[in-house]
Amino acid sequence: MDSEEYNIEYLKENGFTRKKCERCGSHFWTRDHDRKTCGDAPCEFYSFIGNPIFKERSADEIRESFLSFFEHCPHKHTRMKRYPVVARWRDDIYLNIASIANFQPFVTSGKVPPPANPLVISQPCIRLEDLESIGKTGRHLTAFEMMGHHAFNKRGGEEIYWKNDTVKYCDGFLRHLGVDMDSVTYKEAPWVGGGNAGPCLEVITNGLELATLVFMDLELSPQGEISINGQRYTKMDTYIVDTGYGLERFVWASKGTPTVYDAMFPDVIKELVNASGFEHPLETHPAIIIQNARLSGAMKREEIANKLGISLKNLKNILEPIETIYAIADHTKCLAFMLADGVVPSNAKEGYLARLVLRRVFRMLKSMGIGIPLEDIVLMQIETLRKSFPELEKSVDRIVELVSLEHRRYDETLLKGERIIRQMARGYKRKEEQKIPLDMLINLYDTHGLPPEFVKEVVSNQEAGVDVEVDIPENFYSLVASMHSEERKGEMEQPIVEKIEEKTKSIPATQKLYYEKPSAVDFEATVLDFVDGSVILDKTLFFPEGGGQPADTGSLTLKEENNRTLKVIDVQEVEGVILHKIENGGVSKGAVVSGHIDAARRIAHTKHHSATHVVVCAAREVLGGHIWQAGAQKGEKRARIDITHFKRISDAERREIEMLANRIVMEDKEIKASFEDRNEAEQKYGFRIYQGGVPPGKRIRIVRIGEDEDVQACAGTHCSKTGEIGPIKILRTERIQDGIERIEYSAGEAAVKEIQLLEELIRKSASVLRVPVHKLPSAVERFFEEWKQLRKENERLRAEIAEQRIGLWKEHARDIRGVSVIAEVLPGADTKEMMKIASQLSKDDFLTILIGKREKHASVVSSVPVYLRNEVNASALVKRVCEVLGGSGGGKAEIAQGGGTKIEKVKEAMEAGITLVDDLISKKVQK
RNA sequence: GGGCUCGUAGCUCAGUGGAAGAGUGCCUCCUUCGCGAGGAGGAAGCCACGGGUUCAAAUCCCGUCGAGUCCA
Repeated sequence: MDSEEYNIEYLKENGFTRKKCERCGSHFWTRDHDRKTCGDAPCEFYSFIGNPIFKERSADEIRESFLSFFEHCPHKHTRMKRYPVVARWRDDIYLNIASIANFQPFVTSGKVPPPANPLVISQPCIRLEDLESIGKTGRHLTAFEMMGHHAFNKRGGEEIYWKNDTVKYCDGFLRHLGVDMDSVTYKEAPWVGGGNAGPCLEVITNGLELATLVFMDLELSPQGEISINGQRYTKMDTYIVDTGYGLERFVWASKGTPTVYDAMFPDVIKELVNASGFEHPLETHPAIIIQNARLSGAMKREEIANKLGISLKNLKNILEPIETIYAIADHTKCLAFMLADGVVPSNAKEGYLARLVLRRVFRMLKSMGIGIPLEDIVLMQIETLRKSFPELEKSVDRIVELVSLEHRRYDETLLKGERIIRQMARGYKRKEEQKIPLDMLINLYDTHGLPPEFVKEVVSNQEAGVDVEVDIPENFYSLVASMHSEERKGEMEQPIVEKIEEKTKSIPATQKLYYEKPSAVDFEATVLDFVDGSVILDKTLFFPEGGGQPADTGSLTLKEENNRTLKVIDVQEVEGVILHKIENGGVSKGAVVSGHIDAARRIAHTKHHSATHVVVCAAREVLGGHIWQAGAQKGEKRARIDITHFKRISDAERREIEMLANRIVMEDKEIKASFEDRNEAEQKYGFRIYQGGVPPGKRIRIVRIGEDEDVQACAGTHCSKTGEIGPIKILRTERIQDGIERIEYSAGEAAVKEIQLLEELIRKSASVLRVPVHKLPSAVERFFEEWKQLRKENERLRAEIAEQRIGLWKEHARDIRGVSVIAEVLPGADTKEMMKIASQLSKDDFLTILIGKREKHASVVSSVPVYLRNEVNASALVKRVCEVLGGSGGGKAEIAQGGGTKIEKVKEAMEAGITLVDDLISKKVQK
């Protein structure tokens, strides 16, 4: 990146000089003429530990001084409320990872104006990339607050402010806190993230990076002229001040504690230390802890141990317990935010991330012998956060339920896992293998969720009675991850809408009559263009596919061409231009068409769409505030909606949702749809409006039911009152994934038809059984019981008959060279029955060949008495017989079975069998 | 969104194409003053469901339903 980018007046005018770091070679700006390094770890130690940089402040104090500093500075930033930690408005990330993420992609790209400009915010963020190193490094957090002030500038427009003021404010804020300004360095470091990039200054003092000042003005572009890290970028139409001040870092710097955790969570850590029975090493080994903390940013653990003159093992023993406690303290704060903001633990998407963190903490609590329930620790975190984030308290009940439910599930998984591991270990012991192979460990983790540490614990447990070794490679979890990333290779798909987009760019947006006249079915319009089999009109009633609502169908009639009619089979919207795909034929520009939409289809879609909003509303009422739409599909006959929920929906809950939904219908509430300013709508209604995804654009269509019982951003067609929906019938609920339930329902006439269908099924069933409808359940149960009884009785009788027939067959025995052979055809007999007879007869020293002859198939059973087992193989004998029957067979040497389809050859087959027996026995006689 | 695993007696699970099994629990009897324990016998299965392949499927293939788990 060009050094000219960092040619900032403020720095030059305030006694800064640009230097090159002796250790890492990066360029930095400093007031200190003697400074030789950039000041960042690892080029410098954490010199602030035990030696705070400025007056001690709490997190609340730091946050407030930051927000008010920028509120009252010359540019008068607007203070914004925090956004959720779940990035519902984005489809590329699950969690909110930075304050700028709130404004991506529409604000940063310039498509939507910022909610305020400039603005200041303290945004709780979650990053789980460094999960493994949390607690160990002393500075990594999964949940942190990024304080940021942002200015959104547009090229050619009025500039709010850019680099100069950004640096000036940063310098001013640090001075305001009381930082020794000679110790501050601004390090040049190009920034890249989320498809954007730009020059950046890292703000560092005493080895600690406190803030990053990003000047975002580049975006990813294959033909871009600027290259960073092998990717090509080009200048954007906007240029944005994106700053990130680490709230926790400031608190830490103000306290000078060994780790950021000690600064942020002193009370929680104290509780955990007490419960674990350990002592905080700051009490037992203060010198080692402080030295280690100072060096940890700059050196590896081996080097530190070396420098402190103790063994690595010793150092680890001192540090590891407290590191685990640090991690628990961090993770529980992360969970407090995730769960309060509505994440439902699950096995997919953001829910999986919540479960990942939950299970880590369960493991850590267990390993430390801490008996405090996890939900209590999360509640402790909420207690300290409630002053600044009162909204967290609303979720306390649900969090307690969720966490204890997750705990129970995890215990079950482990209990089940223990059995699996023991069985497997016994298997290896039997095979006299010394070790459980790595691929088995990976399999246990991947398939059953059993971490290798747990496998080791179970296997090494004396009680298990096994002594197989378990070797866990250091990079185990990355091995698992890389295994999965390989699976993903090759699945690249590039949609080819770009070509159409290119052509539609010059065409004005289609006027959307379906919003203006929701109940109209006929319209007149002029053809603007005809592209790839699609007609583009100046205005249309045809609703394009979107938001889970299918496109309208219908026809376009050309009056000027003898009423030639084009059938519209699909409708899509590309950047405001609506494309009517027609079945065949073409149309010329300027032609006037009269359009007609399939009214019944549209009405059914409209009812189902409004019903969807009603059902979500009812589900949220019944199941709780964490209910979030995770997908939806509307049709003519039925619709479905996927919602986030942590349990299966019970029958009672399903009925309650259905009743409530129908009540909303009967109350005949108004459904209002109107375009509103996006930022205003977000502030007024919250992010709850983005149930069905995030629409682009400055103005978004908001659909509200009644007194705002339900408010959603939605582009679909809707009834004007809930009464128009008609009855809503829930058909079924299904579990799509853990944590996501699907509800299927019908609305309007479709619902009545579904009810009739169900009724018909019940009536028919009842009439088959000749019972009144209300006795159906008991009748079915009785019939099923009787059927089972009779089946058993039948089996028993067959066995009895077989038993009795044995005597009869014995009389039919023929003698082949001294061997008693029973070769009989039994009409109608089944294999099972014949097996019983054969096995009994062979015990009495008879050789049997039985053929059961049925309509289209003959089955063969043969048994050989023990004394003949060396001469005659029942399996071979059956094979020979079945060969003739056009089939095959097999089994054990003493008794075997088979069959064939050529029933006319039964006699022939039997003779073949007898001949074979004769042959085999004669050989014996010759011996 | 993608991958892997599982569904067999009330429960925990064996069973890799050839007669549905074990342990535990349950019932009856014996032993005991009674309990625990022991002995003998017995009942208990739509092998999740629907298709397919095969002479033959709990077992192999496809689909559905249900459960678990990992990754993005």
